[in-house]
Amino acid sequence: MTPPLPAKRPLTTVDIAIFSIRDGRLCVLLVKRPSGKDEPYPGRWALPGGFVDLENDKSLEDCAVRKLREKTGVASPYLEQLGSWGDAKRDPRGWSATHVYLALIAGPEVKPEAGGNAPEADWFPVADSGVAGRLAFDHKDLLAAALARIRAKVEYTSLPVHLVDEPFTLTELQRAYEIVMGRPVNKAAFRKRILDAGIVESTGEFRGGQARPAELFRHARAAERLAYFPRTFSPRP
Amino acid sequence: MTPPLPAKRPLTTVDIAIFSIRDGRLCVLLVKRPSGKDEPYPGRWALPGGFVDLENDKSLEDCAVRKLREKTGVASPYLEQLGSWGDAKRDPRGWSATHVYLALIAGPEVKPEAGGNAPEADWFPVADSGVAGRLAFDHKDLLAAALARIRAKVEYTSLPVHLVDEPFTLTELQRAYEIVMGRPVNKAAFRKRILDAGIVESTGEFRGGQARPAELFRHARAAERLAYFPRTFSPRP
DNA sequence: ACAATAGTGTCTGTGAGACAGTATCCC
DNA sequence: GGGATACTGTCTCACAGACACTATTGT
Repeated sequence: MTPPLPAKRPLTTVDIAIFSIRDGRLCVLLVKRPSGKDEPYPGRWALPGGFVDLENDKSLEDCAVRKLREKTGVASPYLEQLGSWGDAKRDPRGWSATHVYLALIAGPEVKPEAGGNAPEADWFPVADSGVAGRLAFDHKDLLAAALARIRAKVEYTSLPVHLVDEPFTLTELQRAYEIVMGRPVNKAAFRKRILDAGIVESTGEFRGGQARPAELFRHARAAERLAYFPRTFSPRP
Repeated sequence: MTPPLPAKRPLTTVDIAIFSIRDGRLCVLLVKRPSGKDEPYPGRWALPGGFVDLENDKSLEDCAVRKLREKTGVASPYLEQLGSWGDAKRDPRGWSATHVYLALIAGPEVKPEAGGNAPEADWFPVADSGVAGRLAFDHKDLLAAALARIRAKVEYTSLPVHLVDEPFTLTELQRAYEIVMGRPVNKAAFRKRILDAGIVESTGEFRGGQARPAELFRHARAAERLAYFPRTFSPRP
């Protein structure tokens, strides 16, 4: 006897919370929902994402990478899965489940493309647990979860190295930490922490401003994976 | 114009990695795959789980709670989402996505039920990154991820409080930590860490053996959420 | 008294914070 | 020299580990 496969299956999507630092603020990339009739949440801002395409997506992560590249042109960013959300009500079109990824990219190379039939896209600064406007679906919750994740991890990992462009100075990296953490950190302690972890390596070059030039660093091999520090910054809230 | 919903949708399941301590070892609950014709991996052991039932499951978490209660009778265990896995190949029946949950339960109340038409179920001790036999689907990977998660969290959270029955002594709680960590911890440091965190509270009772009676504790309110300690146990491997 | 387990006091080590001090650029 | 930013030395503090010590039971 052949066991029956479920005829009714959830709508299945992948959404991505893509973060970057713009003008000294942590920002998330949002796209505008299409305004066609019967479209849910027409014109609302939402996390980029869409249905999994069983013909072309080999896996959920493939799907996330593809959508990320479409939106930002970035090929290999920091990407981790955040989790999944699924229930009967979150999409008015029916029972739906979304697999949510979190991506970090370094600044300038990305200009959201609104050309062609691509949806309008823009960077929004995040404050507290989200952005100013209302988002489509339950994306407010997804965004809050993504923010909680990176704000937790910044305390004990090297995660912000993926938010700075190479080469970078330690002061720039420290700024990235501070922007994500929302509070200043001690310079001497910060430098020891980062250098001891071996996640950055000197390029040997220096960048001069109108003061003493700062040593330039790049990601070390070890930066591919997050480094876990033996202690968090303190105090933890 | 109405945008088309995808006609092809992934098979969608929920799987749960349920851990408990049996005979001083960390164990995971596995169920035997049915042996019907056309069943994938007939007779293999697998994590308990199954298709999401769009009619009866209001959400993924509801589905996980239901399956957990069916297998163990435990109503409100520690439950957290581990993540989701989805690709074209992991289930021979087609493109499938599974939402994986991790549960911890305290010992004795649970006897896996093999009666009726419920599948055979049993506890398997885990070593290193999994169990001895081969598992169905990609459940070896899911189990390894679940183990990695709890082994990471035991280093800096109060997670093992969910593996001990109330009331418990601090020595019993320490044993639970040691079983999950796979190494001994210092008694004095352990007690300070736990007591300072406020995750346990004294019952005022004592349990006598053939030596000095030990103070009995229960979970404090704060134990509902995990407590995060300011430092990990050291050394981290 | 002795075995056994519960619980504590004290010292050391490590890494973060505070903060002032030195170093090196441009003007 | 002075302003600006980069970098470091030194002290303190908090908390984990080591380990020996005391405490309280049953036999």
